[in-house]
Amino acid sequence: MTINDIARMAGVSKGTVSRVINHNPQGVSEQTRQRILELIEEVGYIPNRVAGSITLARTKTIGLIIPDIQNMFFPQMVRGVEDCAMENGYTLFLCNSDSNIHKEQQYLRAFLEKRVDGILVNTCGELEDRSLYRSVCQSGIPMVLLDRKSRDFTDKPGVYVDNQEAAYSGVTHLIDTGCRKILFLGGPKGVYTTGERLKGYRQALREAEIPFQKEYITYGAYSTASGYERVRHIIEAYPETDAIFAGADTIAIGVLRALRELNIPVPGQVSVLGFDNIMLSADLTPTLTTVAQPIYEMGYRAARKLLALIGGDPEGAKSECMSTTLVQRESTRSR
Amino acid sequence: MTINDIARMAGVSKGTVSRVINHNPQGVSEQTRQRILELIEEVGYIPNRVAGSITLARTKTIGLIIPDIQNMFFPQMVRGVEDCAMENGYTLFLCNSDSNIHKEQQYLRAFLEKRVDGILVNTCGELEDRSLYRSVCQSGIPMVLLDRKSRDFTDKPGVYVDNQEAAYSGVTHLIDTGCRKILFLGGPKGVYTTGERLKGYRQALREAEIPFQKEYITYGAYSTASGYERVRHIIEAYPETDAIFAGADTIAIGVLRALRELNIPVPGQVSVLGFDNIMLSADLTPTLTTVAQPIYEMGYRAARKLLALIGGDPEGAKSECMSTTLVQRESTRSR
DNA sequence: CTGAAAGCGCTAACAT
DNA sequence: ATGTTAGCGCTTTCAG
Repeated sequence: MTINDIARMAGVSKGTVSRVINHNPQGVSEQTRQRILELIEEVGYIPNRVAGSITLARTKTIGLIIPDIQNMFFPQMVRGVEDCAMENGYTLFLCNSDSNIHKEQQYLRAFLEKRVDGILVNTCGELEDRSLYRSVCQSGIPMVLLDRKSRDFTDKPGVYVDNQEAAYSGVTHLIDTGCRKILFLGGPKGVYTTGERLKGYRQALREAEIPFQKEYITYGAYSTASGYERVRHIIEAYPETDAIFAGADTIAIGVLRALRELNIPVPGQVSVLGFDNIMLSADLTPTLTTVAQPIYEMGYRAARKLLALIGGDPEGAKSECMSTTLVQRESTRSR
Repeated sequence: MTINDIARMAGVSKGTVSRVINHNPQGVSEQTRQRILELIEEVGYIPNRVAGSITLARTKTIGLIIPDIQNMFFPQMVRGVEDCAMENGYTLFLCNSDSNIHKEQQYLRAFLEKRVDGILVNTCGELEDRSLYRSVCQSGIPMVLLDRKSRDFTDKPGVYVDNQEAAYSGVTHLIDTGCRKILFLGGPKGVYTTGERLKGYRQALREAEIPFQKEYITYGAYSTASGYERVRHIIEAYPETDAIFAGADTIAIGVLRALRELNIPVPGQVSVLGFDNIMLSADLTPTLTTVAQPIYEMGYRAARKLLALIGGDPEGAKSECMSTTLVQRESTRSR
């Protein structure tokens, strides 16, 4: 069933049918419009948008690449993206890169081939294949970075938070409540956010004149298991620890569990500070003090920026920095 | 940059170029193939798959509709779907319906118009618009149901677990460990899984000759907040409660939090049983006893079934029932 | 092994 | 207000 069939059945030309299925306001009388609409309804014709896309040169589709939807940080962000996309008639391709550069490139390539109208990426780091990088740029497909800056796409706008400042405020809270021996359980080494958060940690120590000890720093996946495993080793090595700054709430969940199993009271003996404020952080035992990012909003804003870019609005080309807040709960002492 | 440009630059016909970009094994000499490949690489040509899709009548795209990716049950399932899709060269459209029939229909329609090769849906219930239902069927696009049966698409295959049997085994465990006054905090009324789990609950009570009390049953969203709020009211009304069967782990998280705030020891005074075994359930305090569903695997298998259907394999038309297991942890007493 | 040509279903001028 | 027609970029016979 094609537009030709409808045209023939309705006794009009396909141009007319095209006008009505595209809700083209003028160019067709109300009467014929109704007649065609009824016919379409009756025979169950569904326009083929992929055929239309080739002439229109737009697919009403956007692509999103994230490391892993199973990481509790991402669902909210993805939802923000999807809501904005759908409100504007776009459908969303979702891809999980596992922070693997090869997968990321493979998906990027698929997006280019499928002619998405825009690309959103929470990048894993740097691209290896320069030709793909060039292709993305020369394709002219708008792209906005989400949450993490890219060493390759330095010219692309993005939506971020000030990770250093955010970490600084969190660690300062730890210090203000009497902590001195603060472990940093970071995310993966080399990842943008990890580095920025470490800078904030160091800045807070420096200002409080607490010596920086590199043994207190570890790197690992942004996962519960990674937090859990690291705590067990590290606490044994540094029993003087009085606080742990987890580079993400997912890591903090593992930290809390490990501490509970070790019978170490939180925050009695060690305070625990998270980062992100995922929905779950208020349901943990103890509830988690954390540096809140506007996760859903970041996704939504990034999508909105992308749509602006697609629509040719120069506003879309600017990066945006959203603000964070410290959410104090039970896992750290109060002043 | 189109296939014509490449053909011209290479001094061959576009048919030849088409053969090489489609990795068509035969029909072109190794020599020209190499030459064209190099040229493509050099100029950065990216084939336009949407143009190809119109003649091929396939888009290498599948659509997935779920209620809400922010519900912690779904990320794992989506990941299972995505992994299978990507392994087979398919890209995934993700849509969140909020269990809203109108959104579900809107997305279904978008899938039809965009000519996805297959549809996967965790449906919210029944379709209202029969014409859309007819369209889905007459479009011939394969569809498989995931986790929840549909009252409309009764003829479509699906991947499920035996929810009744699963709930039965969980509640029986509660009874075996001495519980008698068991609350059921179900999911939304009318949703397929909720109904089946309630049947299992009743069956377990019946076999143990424990009278069924309808006051012990409540319905609500599959969310932490819903669990949290319901417990506070209901425990006050029925202080004799010695166990709570939450219709989902997400609900159980709220239950655990509420109980903790009320200083009710778990499982000392009340046992808590969840359903799903989301990743987090092992990290809760106390760790959650729950009926485990193979969440990732269900997504993966559903996608595989869909691809079988797309490939014309009649095996794909059969529904599949996966097995559940009871995972005993700290939130219930041991025998 | 390669070229030529006829579509695929639709949109967008341009006529009428 | 409607019809006509020339593509869009690619695949696929069918020849050569």
